[in-house]
Amino acid sequence: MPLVRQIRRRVGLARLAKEHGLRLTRQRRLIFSILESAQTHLNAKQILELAQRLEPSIDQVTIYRNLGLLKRLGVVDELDLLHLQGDQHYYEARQVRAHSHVACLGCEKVFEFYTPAMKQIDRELEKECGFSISFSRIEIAGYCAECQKKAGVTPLPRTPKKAR
Amino acid sequence: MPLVRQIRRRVGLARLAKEHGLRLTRQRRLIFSILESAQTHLNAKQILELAQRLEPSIDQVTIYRNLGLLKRLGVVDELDLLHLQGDQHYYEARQVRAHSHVACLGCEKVFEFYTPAMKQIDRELEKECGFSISFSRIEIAGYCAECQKKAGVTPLPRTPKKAR
DNA sequence: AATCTTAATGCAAGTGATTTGCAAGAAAGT
DNA sequence: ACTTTCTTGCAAATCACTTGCATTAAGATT
Repeated sequence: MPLVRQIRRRVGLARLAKEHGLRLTRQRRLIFSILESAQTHLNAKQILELAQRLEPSIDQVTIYRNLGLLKRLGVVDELDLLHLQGDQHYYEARQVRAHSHVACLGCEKVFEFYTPAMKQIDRELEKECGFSISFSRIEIAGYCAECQKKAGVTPLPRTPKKAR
Repeated sequence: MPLVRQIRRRVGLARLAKEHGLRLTRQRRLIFSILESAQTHLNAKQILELAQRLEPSIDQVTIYRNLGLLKRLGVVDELDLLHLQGDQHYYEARQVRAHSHVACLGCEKVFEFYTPAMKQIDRELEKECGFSISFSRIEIAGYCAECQKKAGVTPLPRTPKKAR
């Protein structure tokens, strides 16, 4: 599976927050740095746990409020990965290059995939329909090459289980 | 906005249920017919309300259980439309031709859009990565041509409101 | 048509993820 | 340091489902 090169934002979240008149609190710095250094999408609970290692008193509402903020500023993307792991969301700092998330119903790994066809969709929608895209999400589920070898193609996805 | 022609399934849900050994209850027939005749994606609450007009005693669990079933059978797709209207999901009978959902952050209309580039993504992922796709979802948010004319491009999406 | 088996339903209660209300705390301008 | 008001933490609430369980009713069998 060709992983997208993780081309990170050049504008740090901290600087961006300043530009929007947000106060740089200790908690906020921490959340920003977790998101910026994450090698993968994290859910709110994971972010909370990482944050509490350095700041044990930080509360989940602070996580949620800041994620909501960053989402609205368009610098963090919210994914649900087709809810294969329950109803929570995942968050990742927006990359320079968009990519899709591909989840395997067998091993439950999530891959990132990019092809120029993705940009093509945006281009056509903007050109042909005059639509101005703010953000988008491509999520795909199926079976990765490994899992197909292991078991043959499973006809139906297993019932999703809660991530806990 | 070029709407996808709604090419419906040729196999009715009722027949499909039979094939899977499901019992055709009154409630189930009703839910099937609501999904089959829907001109657009519906959320669970809307489906419940439509169903209760003909079957006032039908409960939401019946809706959820049957939607889950149809989802697992791969004949109904679950969308979240980027959670612009809250955390609920939307459901639609799977069409012959896949399409993306394009939501306007201004007027909140949801359009359907198709381009061959969408099939191209699937093809590349399957060919280059040996991934076998079960289902996928492309959801896009931004501003439609109308709303851009009305107000200029709005910098940030409004805070989402709950669908209630 | 009555009987039987077991899937399917309805009701009530539960759950997980996220949000809201509000008083206390702390950035950052003056 | 003083003040303003943005932020936070705690507790409680809400939303969108999901689960447990007794009851009902498909649909196969007799």
